[in-house]
Amino acid sequence: MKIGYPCINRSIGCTANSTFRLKNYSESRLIETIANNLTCLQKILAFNVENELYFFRISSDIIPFASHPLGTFPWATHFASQLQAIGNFIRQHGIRISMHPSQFVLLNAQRPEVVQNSIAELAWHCQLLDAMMLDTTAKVQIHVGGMYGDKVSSIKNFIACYQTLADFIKQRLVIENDDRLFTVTDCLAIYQAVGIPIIFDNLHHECHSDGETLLQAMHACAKTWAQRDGLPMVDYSSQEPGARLGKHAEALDDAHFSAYLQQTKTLDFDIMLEIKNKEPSALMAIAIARRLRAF
DNA sequence: AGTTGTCAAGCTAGT
DNA sequence: ACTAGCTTGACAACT
Repeated sequence: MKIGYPCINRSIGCTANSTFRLKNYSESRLIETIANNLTCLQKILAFNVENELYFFRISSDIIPFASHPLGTFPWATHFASQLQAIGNFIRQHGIRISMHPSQFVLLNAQRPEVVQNSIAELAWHCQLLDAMMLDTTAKVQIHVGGMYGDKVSSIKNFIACYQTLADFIKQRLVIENDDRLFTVTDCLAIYQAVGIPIIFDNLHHECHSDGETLLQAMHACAKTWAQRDGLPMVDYSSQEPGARLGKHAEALDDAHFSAYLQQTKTLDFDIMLEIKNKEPSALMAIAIARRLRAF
């Protein structure tokens, strides 16, 4: 079991997700920004290893405008050696990596250009992980997409689009149950058709499910991960008390997380903590996991 | 130095 | 008709 946090580190004063406004675009600005992001990513990963945080989500802002028509700069070759060095560090320390492209990635969109832009977005995420020479346990996670008033055909459209994807994308792509539209059951239907692994998100499941228990849903998702995909990944969060349903907690809820680990102790998986305050919660989670599990 | 409107991209549900 | 929210606030123009 590896535990980690997404995208942003608040401890070391270095962000791997700097970007800038499109109207200020220049190639030199792009190179400068990517160089800074990669340097900070290295520092964050080093911090994580020191703190036994072996799971990290790399921000989609690490390469600004990567799928924009303007973004023709060959960053993968320009930064090849640095990307390889980061990849070496990741492999050497057994760090698990994920990425989560934004809400604009909709493989089942009705407008063809939205689908094309989505595929281009997935492609660069996978190229980044490829440039780091990471194996297929490094994943790119998305939601199923929009519903467009008809769940059955929106799922069909997802499947049809998935089948057209190049292998270098397919081998990294995973889907996550969301909190309003597509449940674990819906994701499982897609898995049955095309074999795509499912990332289980417990808070989304609490908001929107078809009545399965946490453990039932998690077992079902865990089975969708093949050997080549590595240990199942999950997103974990809890409800922020008093806030809108589905709002991620500001800090880790010890009792909720302990109960979660207890309920799921028949399974092994890597946990991405979607908790707002980042590292403090991640460190707390490690202490709790050490108390409750062989870790 | 501090504040605040805005940022490439889509969709849904709630107001 | 408008907007918050989404994996994550940060940028940049203003006072």
